Amino acid sequence: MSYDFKTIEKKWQEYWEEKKLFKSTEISDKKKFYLLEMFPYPSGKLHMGHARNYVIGDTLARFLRMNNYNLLYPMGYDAFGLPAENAAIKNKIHPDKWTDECIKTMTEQQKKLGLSYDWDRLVVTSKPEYYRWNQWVFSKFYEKGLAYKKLAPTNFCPKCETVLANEQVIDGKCWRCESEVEVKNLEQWFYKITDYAEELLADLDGLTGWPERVRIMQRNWIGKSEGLSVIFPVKNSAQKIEIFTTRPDTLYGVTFMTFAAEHPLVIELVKGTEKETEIKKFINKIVVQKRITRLEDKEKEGVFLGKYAINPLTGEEIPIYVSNFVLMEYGTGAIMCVPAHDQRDFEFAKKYNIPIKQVISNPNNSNPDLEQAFTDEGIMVNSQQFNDLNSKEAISKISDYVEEKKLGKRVVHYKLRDWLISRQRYWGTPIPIIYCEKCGTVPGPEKDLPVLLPMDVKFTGEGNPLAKSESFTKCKCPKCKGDARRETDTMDTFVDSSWYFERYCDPKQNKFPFDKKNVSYWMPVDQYIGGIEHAVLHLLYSRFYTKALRDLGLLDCGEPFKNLLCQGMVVKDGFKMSKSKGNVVSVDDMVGKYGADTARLFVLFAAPPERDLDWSDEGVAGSFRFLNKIYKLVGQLKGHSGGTDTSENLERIKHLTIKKVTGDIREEFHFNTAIAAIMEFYNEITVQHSTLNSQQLKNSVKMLVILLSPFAPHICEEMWQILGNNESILKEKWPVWDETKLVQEKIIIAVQINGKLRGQIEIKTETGEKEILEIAKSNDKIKKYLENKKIIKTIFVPKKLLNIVIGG
RNA sequence: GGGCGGGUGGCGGAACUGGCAGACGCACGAGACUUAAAAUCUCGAGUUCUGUAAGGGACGUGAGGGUUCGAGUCCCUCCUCGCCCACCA
Repeated sequence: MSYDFKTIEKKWQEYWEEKKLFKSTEISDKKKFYLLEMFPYPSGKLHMGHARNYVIGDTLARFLRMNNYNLLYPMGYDAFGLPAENAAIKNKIHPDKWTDECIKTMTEQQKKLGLSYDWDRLVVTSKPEYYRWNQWVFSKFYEKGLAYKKLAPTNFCPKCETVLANEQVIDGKCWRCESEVEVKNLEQWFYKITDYAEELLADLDGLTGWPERVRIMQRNWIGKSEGLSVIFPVKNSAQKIEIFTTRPDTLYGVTFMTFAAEHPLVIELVKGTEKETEIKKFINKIVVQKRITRLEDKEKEGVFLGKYAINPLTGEEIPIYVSNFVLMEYGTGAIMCVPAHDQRDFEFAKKYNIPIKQVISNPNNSNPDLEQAFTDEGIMVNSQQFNDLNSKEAISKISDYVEEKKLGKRVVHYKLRDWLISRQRYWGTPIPIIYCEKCGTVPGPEKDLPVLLPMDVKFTGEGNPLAKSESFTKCKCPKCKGDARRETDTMDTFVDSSWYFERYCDPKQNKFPFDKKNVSYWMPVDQYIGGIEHAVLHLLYSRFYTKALRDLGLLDCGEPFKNLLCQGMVVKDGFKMSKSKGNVVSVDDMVGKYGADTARLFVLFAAPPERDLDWSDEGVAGSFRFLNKIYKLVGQLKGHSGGTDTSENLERIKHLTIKKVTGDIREEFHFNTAIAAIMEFYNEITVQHSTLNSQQLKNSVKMLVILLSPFAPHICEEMWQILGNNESILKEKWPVWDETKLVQEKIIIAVQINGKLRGQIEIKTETGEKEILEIAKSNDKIKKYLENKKIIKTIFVPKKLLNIVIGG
């Protein structure tokens, strides 16, 4: 018979709720800890992939509470977004209703897992109490120039019928629906994240509690490069071409230059010349190319403009091309080309027979390579007064020279673009802007916030319902009171998730997004847990938003997340568990079949959190078996007539287990090895079960239950009660081990001969090297290896091994 | 092309700072209980050679080299899988 998890889990969930045991206290003298999991999109049913995220957090939460932290551990829902709107179109249900229903079922499932959130702090981003502060902040940003509208080439997803931010385009495809993204010139709203590029980059160094790979991804995304902007005059023309280079040391090797196809100067330069038609044709071909094919097409192509530029350092005339491998978005859209020292330029030069001029010689090979460009450091040649310098030194020397002669200047470029935040969809925060024919673009006044989403719109599946809602769009201009219309775009849902963790600190505040005092106490998040897929998206936006809110004076901290844990995926049949793959194991099924404690124990035991977890039904059964065994052991305690033995070894293992479990949870979140240690402790108890005196037995079992309680809380509460305790186990203090109890009187050490294991001997712990050697020499197994051999030396590792090195 | 992770039994995974590889669990095998099965309990187990047996030997952490008394762990070369970035001037 297996234990009655259904009754037990229900009983304790009700008990916890009734006694409000998970309510976080307000500001107190206890050491605070803010623990957070990335909040979910309320799509309805939870599968074990979601559950893993929460279970990792909840186990830690329970551990921290028992360690006397003042813990903030909230939950909320990222409730705006397209799926709700699509569901509305499909099922003829309002997104608000659909979302609420999903939240309800998800909350239920989370409670059934025994997750110990403080539900009083619930944050739902689609509610006006929340999104009004998106609007409020937008207005503040607008005043400061951090929010602005501009016409720009944007990424448009035809399926989602909306534009996307750069970060939301993955390999040229929409992050959500994987449709191919089109480039459209549209007037859109942006947040000026680029103002923070340098700080976002610099502060990454301080985020030592983050996985290195996430920091690297963000660094790459921000993409800082320092270099030189140089002006190349066009021969026989007043035009000048500005280029950007990170390799000023190659300036003397420039033999041509090329423009991006979109560069406006191209058309200007060839206007009225015989090249005009050819160039226009080429440009059209490139520009029309789809984004993806253009990126994939590595074959370099270009056309000579028939014009020459002058190298400002040498006075040399160099031909100007337009080509397919220069990007308009980066640098200046025009580049100087040094085929000898850049592989792309090299390929282009070979193809069009452009001279290749070497200016850096390879110190390891004096013959110039005719097969590829030499891009490493080397010795400067053919570079006038800079000859013989190391090319790395030459970078700064030539930069100095260029600046001195006013031919250009040092500049810094970033890959990071401003965050495009407007979306042509209904289910999001309305952008609080009013367009008036007389007054132009006018921000909605603070007193009129929130600008509510109208509820009476029609979802036809075509276009933005908001734009068709007369009651919404028609309004009065706040300035001149004349007729005006509202902005119908809504905000990217990543705006919502960029500050929800700050709202948790003060979720009911209605004068500001949050009170500074509360936020100052709780922020930053001490431990954030979530998937790696947000390495750049959510985690970068949140960092920006927090810094921007700081500069509005709303809070003091500049980095929202002190420590970050990226948990691995849950994999089944070789794929990530997901609805579309059809390989989901639902939380409901698991909890129904084995109970929450088993489900929790398994996901924690099967792999360390940062690694992918292979789902195994048999493994789950094993976890269930373990819980049953412990439950049985506790049940048998009463009838234990017992022996009289006192086991020092069991006492030692008890303390060892406390130490191991505590360390594994606190330092590395290695719940798998912590659980393994608890299992070993259990195994040891059962071995000694019949001979042990009941006092020590009971004592050991109590400890076992306490140590297991963060992992499998319901069954542990029940066992705790069976063991005769009236208070919840949550009130129990986390145990401390006694280092002196870990010492063993006798230990077994390994004896090696020339590094090979040849035997094991039992010794008193404090036995010295010489004595051990003598014992080893008289050991039968070892003796035979030493016969007629000379001992050259011995290596002794206290408490571990003795290695005897022999010769002959 | 660049960067970051991995590669350990049949499987998931352990192994502090270079010190007895394979903890813990799953699956498996044998036995006990049972009319039988399931459940439960006990025992076994890296591979291989050898021995009637107790036992003993050799090999073994993707491959090959190196450093060391000693290498899963450090160094070099390479293979392979995953992720991220990628014509970034």
